[in-house]
Amino acid sequence: MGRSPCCDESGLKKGPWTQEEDEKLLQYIQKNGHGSWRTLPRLAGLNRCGKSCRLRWTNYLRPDIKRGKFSQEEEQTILHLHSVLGNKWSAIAAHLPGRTDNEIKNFWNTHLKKRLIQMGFDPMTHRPRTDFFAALPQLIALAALRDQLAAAADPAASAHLQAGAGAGVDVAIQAAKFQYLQCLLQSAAATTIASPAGTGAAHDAEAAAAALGGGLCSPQGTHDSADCQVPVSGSQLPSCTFPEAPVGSEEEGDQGLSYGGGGGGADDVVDVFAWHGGGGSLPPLADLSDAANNNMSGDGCSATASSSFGGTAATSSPLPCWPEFFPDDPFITDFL
DNA sequence: AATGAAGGCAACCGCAGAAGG
DNA sequence: GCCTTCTGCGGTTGCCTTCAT
Repeated sequence: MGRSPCCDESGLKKGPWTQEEDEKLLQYIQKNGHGSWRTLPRLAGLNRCGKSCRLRWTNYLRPDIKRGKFSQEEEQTILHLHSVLGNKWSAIAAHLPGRTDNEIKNFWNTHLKKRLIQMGFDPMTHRPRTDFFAALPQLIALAALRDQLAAAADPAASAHLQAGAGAGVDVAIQAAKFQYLQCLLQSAAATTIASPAGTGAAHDAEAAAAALGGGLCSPQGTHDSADCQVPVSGSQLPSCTFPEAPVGSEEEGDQGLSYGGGGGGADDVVDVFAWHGGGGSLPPLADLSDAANNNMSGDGCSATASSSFGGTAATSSPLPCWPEFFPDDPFITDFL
């Protein structure tokens, strides 16, 4: 226990490593192995603490390190694993050969986390954020769009709406509007994450248009797709460029991480996709994307989660509307 | 061209568990 | 069982580069 004293020693160099230091460290480790990190700097002729040497080696000098941009597969793996493991960067790194925990952590903090936030997802829980202010910009934009389209389609109804048909009707309309916005947000988010190249705005609009064409989701949030029939053709829903989720079979076998009931080994770590029906786990992001990819023939609400992770439960579990994600959330129930 | 802001990344800091005496 | 040391990990910082004005 306790802090390592090595970094308390004075006179040791800190900061960026020079090429000369790198070469010394590299040559020493290649020749002798790192052995004790504490004694390594002295033996290697480096004026650094062992900790600094270890970090430099593991994060930069190690020969098996893969450098360069993260592939989409790696991105998806990180998203999946983060939804399962949280900020366990070393555990995540173990599933990404050639990537260091530091690299993954940086990538998460600078890219993925921001993207999730922008899409209205909580980066820690991977769930859609339910706090009103987080979703406010999207809600405003989508509500405005919906009103405009409704007015264009039926000016009389729009006028009636604007005149106000009584507080009760208004509340009901607002509730219905919010309900359908929830569906829109989810389908928009699913579409957006499926194409990280930045066409999210266009997808939002298309998803909105598609949903508007099909009507509202069931206020009860049922699984009955008839409640949410939104015809989404291939042209309406841009094709998703996601590769199949990469964490599947080979890593399951090799590293003992199982994603669902299908694997069934004794060392199953997490039944991630048992989130619906008592499992309590979270619906991982790529599930939403998969829903967008494979099951958007209906809408963003009644789509069936079909994970490519081999979880049989996942393939049979319906993906509910948000109200079913959060049956006890007062913000949701207030609108039901 | 100059300057400030934002993004990206390498490295450091401090905590905690494991191991050994 | 306790203490010390070592190692690993996650969070944070600060520098460098790129972009926008």
